[in-house]
Amino acid sequence: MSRSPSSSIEPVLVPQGGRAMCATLWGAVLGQPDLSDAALSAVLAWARWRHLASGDVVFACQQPAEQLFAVLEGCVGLGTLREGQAFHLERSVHGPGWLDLSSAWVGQGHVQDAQAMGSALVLELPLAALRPLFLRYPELQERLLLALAQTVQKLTGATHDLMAKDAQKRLVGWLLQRMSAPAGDVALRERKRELAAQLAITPETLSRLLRQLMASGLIEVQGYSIKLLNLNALRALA
Amino acid sequence: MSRSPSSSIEPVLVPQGGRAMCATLWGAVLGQPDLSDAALSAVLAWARWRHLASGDVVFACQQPAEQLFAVLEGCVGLGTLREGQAFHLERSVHGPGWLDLSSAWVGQGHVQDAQAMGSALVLELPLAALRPLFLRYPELQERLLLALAQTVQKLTGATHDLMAKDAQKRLVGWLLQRMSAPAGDVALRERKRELAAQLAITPETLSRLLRQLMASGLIEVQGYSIKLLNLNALRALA
DNA sequence: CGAACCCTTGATACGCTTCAACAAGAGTGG
DNA sequence: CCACTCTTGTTGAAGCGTATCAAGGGTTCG
Repeated sequence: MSRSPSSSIEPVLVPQGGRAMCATLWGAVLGQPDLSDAALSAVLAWARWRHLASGDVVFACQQPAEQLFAVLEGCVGLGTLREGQAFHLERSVHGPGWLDLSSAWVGQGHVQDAQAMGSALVLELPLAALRPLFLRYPELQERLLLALAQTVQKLTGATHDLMAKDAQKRLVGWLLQRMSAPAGDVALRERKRELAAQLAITPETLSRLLRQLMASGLIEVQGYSIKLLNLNALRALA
Repeated sequence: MSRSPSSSIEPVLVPQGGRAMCATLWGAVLGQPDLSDAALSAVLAWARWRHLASGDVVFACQQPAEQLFAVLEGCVGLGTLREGQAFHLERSVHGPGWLDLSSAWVGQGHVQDAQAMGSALVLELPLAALRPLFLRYPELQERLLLALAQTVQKLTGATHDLMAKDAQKRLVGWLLQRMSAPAGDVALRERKRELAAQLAITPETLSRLLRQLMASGLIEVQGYSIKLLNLNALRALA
């Protein structure tokens, strides 16, 4: 049986080129077009990167937030860490991408816990050190604004989905969004329980929904790879 | 029977002092401490304000977004406008406060519809005109960053509530947050259907929940004013 | 081999929505 | 002034969607 998700749980590639490679990844976080080398290296001078093993805590709820967090590589989950029980996942960030841009600005501590799902490379950026740079490199601040705005849009979409769509519509929407070529193949990069968590349903319900869609001939499920057979019908569902 | 919400539906106070009064409200949107007069008036030079009657559309979904929107006075609802049916409310913004900061930055059109709930005074700020100002007044950009970050935190909280709490917990949480003095009085400023929409439940369910809490002796409901009788028990519920 | 994990399947329970009916103002026009 | 309608909130009965609990199969690994 195919086990695609495990590949993202393998030992992370340690950046061989050191700073060079990190800079490349880091550029991906800040978006296109690439920032000037001067701005990039000025920011990198203050950056600190941490290598995390599976399960490591990146930051904890209510802990004072003074840094911007980005995931360079691997995957980090946002949610609630409950002692004695499993981590309750709410959202996950795959590198490269921002993990938490907002908490440091508000300055009132983190609102969620963050835990590495598998090995990950995380970058921390002290906001206090960054502020002076904004005057010299205004593009930098604009990138952060854009990233925050995108986060707002994504969250708005998420709340809308939760309020207006049922589980099936959310699942189909997720599949369509993640579909690669027009062919319509989806290779799951995560465990099904994590997918379920992102859709705010239980693993049991996810299993039933997939079976149901398969019975309707709309998709074909084989382990961690899903084929979308009838795109039009799926779009009509979502 | 007390009808508090209607007061927010009365004809809005037209700013008598014109620009002066608008500037004061506008300052409230940008937060404390007040920006320099120079920065404020530079921004205001580009601002356009619109007086809206109840039901007027501020912007529509997918419509290209090139401006920042703020509510100076009154209340504007965000949600989905469906032809033939009633507006589906998801979130509402009471002035003074930002209505939509994110869409213009992303530059891909609005994600929701916005409709005035009662008379309102809305301010539009073309992003293109604003950009040059950022170089001269970096504080301005920082205010926007902060506002965006706060929006992210609020939305994160909202999605968390939707995913983890049932309707009763959301309602009790809402009541506690909106409670004024330690006394524990809540005067509803909105119709109960709008409150229900914000909590992502139906009006029927809201009615039943209020009755249920009243039967438990935790609250006392009289029309649009609610007394919280047992704060500790309520906090334990949420 | 046994242990641990992930996914699946079934039975049941609960929360919330939907639909329908009704009461209580508020506004309107005869 | 009263009948009429419109809106808002309330209540009840029925039904859907999803969670919960329990059990079993497949895979991986020591």
